[in-house]
Amino acid sequence: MESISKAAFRRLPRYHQILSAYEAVGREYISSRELSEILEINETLVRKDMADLKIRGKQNQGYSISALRLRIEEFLGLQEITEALVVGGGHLGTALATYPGFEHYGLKIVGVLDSDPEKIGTRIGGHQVVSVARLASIIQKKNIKLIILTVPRDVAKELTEVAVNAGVLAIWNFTPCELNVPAGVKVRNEQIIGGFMALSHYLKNVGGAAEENGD
Amino acid sequence: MESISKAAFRRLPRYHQILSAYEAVGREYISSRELSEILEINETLVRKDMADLKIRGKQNQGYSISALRLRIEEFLGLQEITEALVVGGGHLGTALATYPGFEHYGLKIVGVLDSDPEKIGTRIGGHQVVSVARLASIIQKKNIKLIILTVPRDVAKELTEVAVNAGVLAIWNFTPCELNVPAGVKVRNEQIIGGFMALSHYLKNVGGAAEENGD
DNA sequence: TAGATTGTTAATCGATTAACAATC
DNA sequence: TAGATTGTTAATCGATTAACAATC
Repeated sequence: MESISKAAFRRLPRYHQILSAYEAVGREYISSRELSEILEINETLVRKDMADLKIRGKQNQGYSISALRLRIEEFLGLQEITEALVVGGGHLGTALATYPGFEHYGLKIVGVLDSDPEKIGTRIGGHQVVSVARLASIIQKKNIKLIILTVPRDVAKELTEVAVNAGVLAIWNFTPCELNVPAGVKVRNEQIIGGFMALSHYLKNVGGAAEENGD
Repeated sequence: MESISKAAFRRLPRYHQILSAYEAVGREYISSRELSEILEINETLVRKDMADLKIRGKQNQGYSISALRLRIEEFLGLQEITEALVVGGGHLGTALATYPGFEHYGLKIVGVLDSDPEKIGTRIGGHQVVSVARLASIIQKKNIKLIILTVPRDVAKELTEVAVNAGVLAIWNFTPCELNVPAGVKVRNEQIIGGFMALSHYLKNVGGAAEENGD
């Protein structure tokens, strides 16, 4: 199986975003140096990442932007459609269910669920909101592998269990809970508050010593 | 200045979340082993993190949950209020502006800005939406150090510049842009799509080889 | 006491960087 | 050609883990 280091893996979204932006303005090549400056990482590291991805550059020119972008998309499986349910139709769930950019990454929202009777039946981003009671049956019927979890913390664990039992293999977790899942199921935690904590620490220490932790 | 490793720093939000949950149900002590199992990291690593935080445990009992939580909050400056503006009143901005949990971390949203004339003057989470044209003056008047950026990508860079010139020192960036800021200003990128990319890669490779990348 | 658990040191592992040869 | 740039190896740095003594 093709594989790169964890650390390199985390850089791929950032590479991808930069490449897309450059491609949009018509640039064809980018050097490791330029990428390294934008990302504020070492130039050699960029070249090593490219080597890990089995991408080869051109002397004097750098790397083909479109080839590199496509390679990252291939590596991450972004060219195949991934269907997902948004579980939780609050503001965050609505933001995720209606975000137009996801389609560029092969992410297709195919349903929105909520427990609030007032919300059920209303529309969010082209989807009629459905009761969470139907979570398992929808997962099974549509053979869903991914759910996007934006529910209140007190129901996060039980809904996770329902979803996993119904066959979900990946959970994009926007709740502040550490979910328990069996081996074979992958959870990605977006503990959004973590981002604030890093900034809070920075702000508290500004004026103090010189430079700070990267991210 | 007190300092811990980057990697340890990234674990703090997760520790904090677990501690809060345990505290809420009345538990007083937690062992390094228990923490390590929840986080799926090595037990020694937990003890090393505690040592870095200058927290001492009790033999046979573990670490005081409340003391540890407080120490993390102190370390991160979460006990002092941080005032922030939400710039961009779309679904995501609204989600962030109305999220009730932030107050536990000292994060206080003091205003919401948008460019849409239809939105200006309406209310989002107790705040009357204000024109982004007033960004600089509000930052200066209220002495704001942090902005939460949830605007469309094409205005992200210019608004960043305005905010930085007006005195902002930290940017919580929810746009998919790599922002350029002078030294002394800290950007935290929440490239949400990155989370999906990790899951997409996992789903594409399930059934293939055994275990996968951690997060 | 025996068992559980912390705290610390040394060893290992993984990621980054420096150095430099290759090449267009 | 000279300059720019890639690609790779070896050295360094930082993070994690294993081993184990200390102690309640």
